[in-house]
Amino acid sequence: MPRRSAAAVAETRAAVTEAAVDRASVEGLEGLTIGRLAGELQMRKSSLFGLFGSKQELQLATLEAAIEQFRAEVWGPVAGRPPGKARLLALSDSWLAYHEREALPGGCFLTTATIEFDAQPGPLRDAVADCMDGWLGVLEREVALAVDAGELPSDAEPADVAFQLNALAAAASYGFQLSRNPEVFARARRSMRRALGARAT
Amino acid sequence: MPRRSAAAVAETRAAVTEAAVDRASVEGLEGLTIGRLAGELQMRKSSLFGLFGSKQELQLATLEAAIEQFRAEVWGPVAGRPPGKARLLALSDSWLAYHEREALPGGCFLTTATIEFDAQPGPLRDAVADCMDGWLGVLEREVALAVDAGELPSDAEPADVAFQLNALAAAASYGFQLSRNPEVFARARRSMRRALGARAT
DNA sequence: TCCTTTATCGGACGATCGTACGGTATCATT
DNA sequence: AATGATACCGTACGATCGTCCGATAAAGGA
Repeated sequence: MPRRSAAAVAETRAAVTEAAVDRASVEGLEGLTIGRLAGELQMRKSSLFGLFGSKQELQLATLEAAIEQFRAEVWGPVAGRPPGKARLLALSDSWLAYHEREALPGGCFLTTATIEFDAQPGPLRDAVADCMDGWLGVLEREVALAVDAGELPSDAEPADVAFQLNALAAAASYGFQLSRNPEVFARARRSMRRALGARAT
Repeated sequence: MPRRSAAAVAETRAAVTEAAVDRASVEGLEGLTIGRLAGELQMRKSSLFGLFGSKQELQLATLEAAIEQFRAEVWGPVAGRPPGKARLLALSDSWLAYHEREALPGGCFLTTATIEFDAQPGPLRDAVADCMDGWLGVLEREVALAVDAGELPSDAEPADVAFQLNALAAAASYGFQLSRNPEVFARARRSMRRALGARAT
């Protein structure tokens, strides 16, 4: 083998996608450049290219890595709690904290990827749509559980609430990135709590 | 002069930015290419370049044109109404209708530009931030008027409601672009009406 | 009618992009 | 110790990018 220990390819790929997630959160998945990314990792362009076979494969792998990080850092801390409204509130806080501490330097990855590919058919768009569908489904099911438990009003449409929570968290992320004013997180927190709280009488 | 009538430069620039707004809503302002844009308009690369002097100037002009179109098509139809909650409801509908009829093929331009440049310092980021600030200010003042008129609860924080409306409209746009499911507009409409309706007791 | 102005064109430049291929050095196995 | 597999490197390619410059041709004023 080369200048690395055994089973290197998987670890090298993981190291690459980890760096790629950070870069792509700033410049987008299309703005990713194999050459610049290689330079950042002290590799050669051809080495990095060989690991994925094409830029598109690198983009797909980067998206997967970003989703995995999101799941670990946002959902992970609240996964152990019992389902229901309390976990939804904790999830909202965990979600906003993830953006406020700037776990990714460029803000919400899935939102960036969505905006980037939503109008351009192809494998990337399909993969992003799957991710978004999955996440909205998670939120919707959690809301439905809270409704069933009587913790949310029965007129709360789970898909609507999921849509609202996602819209507000995303807006908090790009609103903060744009204004650098941390008050947007307080605004988003109040808004998410309101989406989970009082409803029309 | 060349092969056009008098005072051509301003009209040519307008024709270019009009096409550029459409393209950029799909591929982003960074994805814009002088060559492709010129081909689309049956011009030469060097002609189009000469009209703006740099790609950055083209991007700034395109952003300005997009904002102007948004103002005309979204705010325009409701500008004549008396301020207050009724105009906010009409604005919400006008806003969603703008996205639902796909006035721009790639969805909300300002959101796309925000996500694209929010983490990359420079003139584009500054211009986008100004646009977003201005629009949120318009929304906030309109909400404040409705609160003062007693049409919205006094505990409604105008900046919070503005943030919510913008988050929901943007999410409707990219949610539809991604899923092609028009039901997201109904979801967004219910959500925006709720943001403008019942509040915590 | 001539001449200045100016909008557009044709062509070229250096840089950078994704991609491809053959070489090289190391590890694992025998 | 010899051998085969493999992870990485060096280099090069065609394409496309933004940018620049000189030529061209039409319009307006004299």
